[in-house]
Amino acid sequence: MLSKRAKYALKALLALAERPREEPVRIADLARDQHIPPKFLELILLGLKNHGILQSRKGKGGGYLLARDPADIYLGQIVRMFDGPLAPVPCASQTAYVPCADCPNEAVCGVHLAMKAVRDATSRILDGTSLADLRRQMDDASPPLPID
Amino acid sequence: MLSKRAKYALKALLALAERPREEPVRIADLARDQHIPPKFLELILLGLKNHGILQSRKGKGGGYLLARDPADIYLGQIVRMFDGPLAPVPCASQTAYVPCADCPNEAVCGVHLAMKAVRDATSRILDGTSLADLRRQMDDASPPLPID
DNA sequence: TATTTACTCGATCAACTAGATAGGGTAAAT
DNA sequence: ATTTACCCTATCTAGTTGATCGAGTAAATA
Repeated sequence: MLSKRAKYALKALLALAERPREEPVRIADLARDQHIPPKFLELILLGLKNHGILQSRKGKGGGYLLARDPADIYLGQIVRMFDGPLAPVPCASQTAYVPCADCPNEAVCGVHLAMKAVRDATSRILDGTSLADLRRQMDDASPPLPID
Repeated sequence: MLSKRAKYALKALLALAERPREEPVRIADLARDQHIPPKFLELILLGLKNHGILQSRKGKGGGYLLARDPADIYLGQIVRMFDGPLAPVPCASQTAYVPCADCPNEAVCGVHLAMKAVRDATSRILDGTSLADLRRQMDDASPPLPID
């Protein structure tokens, strides 16, 4: 299950990726446009900033802006930030591996085999898709009206 | 995250799939062999029975046994039984679709696009792998010692 | 039929987490 | 100087997960 936190983070980042890089966007505006509880979004954006995904400007005309090129921000990083490892079980995680206390032989464990496959497939998608990639997909899905 | 419930269920089913079909296995034995809290396993097996995956025999010599051929029991069904839909967000679920209240256009929603891809990949694995398939993988991973 | 065996089922519980809100503090523009 | 808007800590509640207890009931065997 994707947490609300991660979902809101992705929505906010995608909204930022759509606009010109240098214009800060206020929390309040982002919250209104994306239907996110403002105070909750505040927390989330702060987290993204502390992880180097966002920058912020204080005072009048301030707000948040992307710290990196959207093509260098991958969905996997965002999801992991808020929801932890992609793997359904710790023993199948690449980034946060923890063995099962009870499992005598991982290589022969059915749960491990199946969940490793799920993890790999998930990673292939989320670690292989950048904000820019996803924006492109979104734009392809709603092509601009032809000028006739 | 795979719940303990689902994990225990899979382990128990795989253990049952390894043995001859007609011999019931006692909860206590299954619990001991698979390192599962007995009373908790009780609950889980009962659930599997009520969903037609298992049969049970009462009294002496009783226990649980598979109600169907292991080749006809898919991991997806088990995981969904205990953990709900595979999709990370309800709007990306095939079996339990619920639209997002706030989302004006799903086709253009980045979160939807990405999570649908994750769901499809997960389903391809879990709905495409039966207990029998997985047992085969496990056996391949621990080949019997050569007879010299 | 008596008795043992082992499943059935309801109630309960502690621990944890997610989602969310409140309220004041602080940096930086104008 | 003052306004704007980010920064941070504390708090709350509602729900879920993992787990256990104990009594009840069906069925096989002696």
